[in-house]
Amino acid sequence: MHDVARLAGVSTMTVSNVVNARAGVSDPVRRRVLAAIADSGYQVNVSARNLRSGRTGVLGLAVPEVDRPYFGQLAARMISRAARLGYRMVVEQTAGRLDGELAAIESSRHQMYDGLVLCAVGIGPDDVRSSPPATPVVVMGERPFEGTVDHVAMPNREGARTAVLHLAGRGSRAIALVGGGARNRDDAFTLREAGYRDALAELGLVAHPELAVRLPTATSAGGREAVAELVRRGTPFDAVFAVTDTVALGVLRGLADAGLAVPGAVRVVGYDDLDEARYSVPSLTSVAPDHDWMAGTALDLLLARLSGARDAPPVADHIAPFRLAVRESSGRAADQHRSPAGPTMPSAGPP
Amino acid sequence: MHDVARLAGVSTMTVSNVVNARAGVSDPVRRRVLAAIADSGYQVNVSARNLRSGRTGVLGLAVPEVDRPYFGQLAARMISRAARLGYRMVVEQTAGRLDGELAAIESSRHQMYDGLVLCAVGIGPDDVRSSPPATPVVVMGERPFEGTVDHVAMPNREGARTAVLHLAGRGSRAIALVGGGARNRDDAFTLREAGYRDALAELGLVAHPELAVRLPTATSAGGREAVAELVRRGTPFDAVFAVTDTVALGVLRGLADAGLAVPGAVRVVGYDDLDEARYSVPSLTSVAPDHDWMAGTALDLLLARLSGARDAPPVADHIAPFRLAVRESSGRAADQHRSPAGPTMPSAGPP
DNA sequence: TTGAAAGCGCTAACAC
DNA sequence: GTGTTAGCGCTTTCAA
Repeated sequence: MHDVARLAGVSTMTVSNVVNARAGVSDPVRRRVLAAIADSGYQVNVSARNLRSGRTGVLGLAVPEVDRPYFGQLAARMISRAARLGYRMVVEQTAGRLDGELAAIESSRHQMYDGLVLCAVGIGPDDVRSSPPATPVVVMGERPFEGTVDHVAMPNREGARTAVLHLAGRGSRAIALVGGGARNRDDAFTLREAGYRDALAELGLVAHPELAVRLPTATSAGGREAVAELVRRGTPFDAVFAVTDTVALGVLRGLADAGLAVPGAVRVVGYDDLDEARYSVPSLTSVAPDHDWMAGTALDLLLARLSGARDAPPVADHIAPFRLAVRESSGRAADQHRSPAGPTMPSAGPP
Repeated sequence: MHDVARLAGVSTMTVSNVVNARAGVSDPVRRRVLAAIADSGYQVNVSARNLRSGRTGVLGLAVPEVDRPYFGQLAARMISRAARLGYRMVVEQTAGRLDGELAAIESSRHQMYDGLVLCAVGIGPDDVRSSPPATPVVVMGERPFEGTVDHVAMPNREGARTAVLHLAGRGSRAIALVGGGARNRDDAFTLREAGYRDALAELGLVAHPELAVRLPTATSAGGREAVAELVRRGTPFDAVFAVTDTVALGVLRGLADAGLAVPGAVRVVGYDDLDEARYSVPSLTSVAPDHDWMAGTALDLLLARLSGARDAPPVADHIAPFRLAVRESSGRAADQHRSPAGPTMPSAGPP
C-alpha cells in the first residue's frame, strides 16, 4: 500500500479510500491510484484489515463429518443463503468428537469468523456454560441447550413417531428399529428411538427387544449389517424404521441381500429426506424436516447476534417443522403427515 | 495481552513467550502469567498474530459444490490428512463458476490460508497465467494446466475406456453414454466421453449418436431422465456408461422406472467409486481412481510449495492411478482391471 | 531471564 | 479532496 501510494504520489489513506470505494476521492486521483494498484499488483492484506476492523466477513460452519450427505446438503444451503446476505461461509470438521467441538467453539479457533454455526454431537449445555463463546454461536443439534446458546433442532421424537405411525397405517405390526449408538441421554438417535416407542405405545404394540438393533455408527454399512442381524435373530418383522436415511439406504441394501422385497415383505422409512432418498430402488420414504427452515433460522439467529441488535430475542431452542415424504419403500397409497404447529413447534410436539 | 501483562506484573513480551511456550521463562513467572491469563480470560488475537507472522496455519479447499458426495468424500480425506500434518483445513464453495474459482484463487480471498487446493471446473491455464496466485495453489480437476500450477487429475479418458471395455467383456454391444454438459474442450466429461469412444473404436463398434445423452448437469435427476430419453428414442441398448456415480445412481433408478433389469437387460458402470456405489440395489460397478493417492499428492505438493523448498520439483500434471471396482450392476464374474503404470501415469495412459 | 522499542498493513478521526 | 497521526495486538530485535 505504501508502494502504491508512492507510485501514485498520494497518501496511503487515499489508497485505502480508493480500495474501499469510499466517497470523496476525485476522479483523476482515483484513476492514478487504480493504475498504480494494477502496476504494482497490490493486494489488500486481509489480516491487517481484520485486525483493524475487528471483523472478517466470514462465517464458520462446523460439522462432525463433511462427507455425511446430510451435512453436505446443510452446508450447501447455508452457504448460498449466507452469500445472499453478503457473507462468505466456510466449513470445517469437528470429527464429531467433544474436543473437536470445544476447539471449534473456542474463540481463538474461530476468530477467523464473525460467527459460528456449530453442528453439535457431543457438546452440551454444561460445556457451553463452562466456556462461553466470545463470538456469536448458534448450535444445531439434538440436545436441548437450556437457554445457554441459540439452538436449532430437528423434531426428532415427533418425526420418528410419525414415521412409525405411518408404517402401522400401512399395515405393519412388527416394526423393527435400526438405531444409532447413543452418546448421551438426549442425542438425536435416543430421541428418535423414544419417538419409535411413543408410537408403539400409542398403537398398543410391544417394543420387542429382538427387533431393535443399535449401531455403533450411523452408516450404510451398519444398516446393511443390522438387517443381517435381524434375520439371524429370527424374530419376524414386516417393517424397519431407520434413524437416518444413510442407515436406511444400507437397510434397503441388506434387505436385498436377504432376498426380502421392499415394500412387499418389509416396509422401510428413514429420517432426513436426503436427495438420495428419491433415487434409491425402491425410493425411500423419509421424515423430512424443513431443511431450508433450519438453515435459514440458524443463519438469521446468528446474524441477529452479530448485528448486536439489542432487541434480539433471548436465546432459545427452536424446533424445525417437518413432513413425511412418502415414497415407494413404505407401500403404495399416498398420504402426507404434516407437523401442525407451523414454523416453530414447542418441543412437546403436536398432540 | 496488555491486561495480562499488568496483572502478572511483567511485560507483554513475557506473556507472549509464555503463550507460545518459548524457552527462557522462569517457572515462577510462567506460573504467574498463566494465572493472569486464566483470570482475565485472555485469548490470543489471531488476526494480529497472522499480521505479524504472515502465516495462519490454515489450508483452504475450494470445491464447486459441498453437497456433491465426491467432494464431500474428498474433503474428508484431505482434512484428516492435513490434520495429521499439523494443519487445519477448511472448505469453501466456488459454485463451480469461473468467477467463484477466480475469486478463490485471488490472493486477497485466501490470505486466510497458507495455501489452497482448488477443485477447478471452469478455470484453465490461461486464467492462471493472467492472475498468478500469490500463495501456493494446487489445482485438482480435469484440464491440463501446462505447467502453470501443480495439478492433480483423474485418469478420465483411460478410466472411461476401461469401463467400456469391461462392459463389452461382459457381452454388451449397444453401450449407451450418459454424459455431462461440457464446459470446455478438455473437461472431465468430455475426456470421459473420449474414453468411451476410444473403447468403441478399439472394439470395432460404432458410436451410435442415438445412444449418447448429454446432461446439462451431472445429477441423479439427470441420469434418471436420460434413461427415459433413451427409451423414448427407441434404439435398443444393453449397457450404460455414466460419467459419474451420481449420474449412474440416477440411471439405475431410471432403469427401474422403465422396468429394465440390471444387469439382466442392461449393464451399468459409473465413475468415481463413491461410498454409495456399494449400497445401491444393485450395487454399482465403478471406475475407482485412487482417492487417497489424489488427496495425498495434492496435499504433499501444497506443503512442498509452502515450505518453500528450493529443491521442489517443477510444477506438473499428475494423474491418479485407478482400478475398476466390479460389482453387481455389470454382471456376475469377478475381474479387476488395474492401471498398469503405478502411482503416477503419463497423461497418455497405458497402451 | 526479562523488557523496551519498533513495526507488520490497515483505517478512524481529525487537520489542512 | 487529501494528508497526518495514532493505534488495532502481536512478535522480532536488541539492550539490560
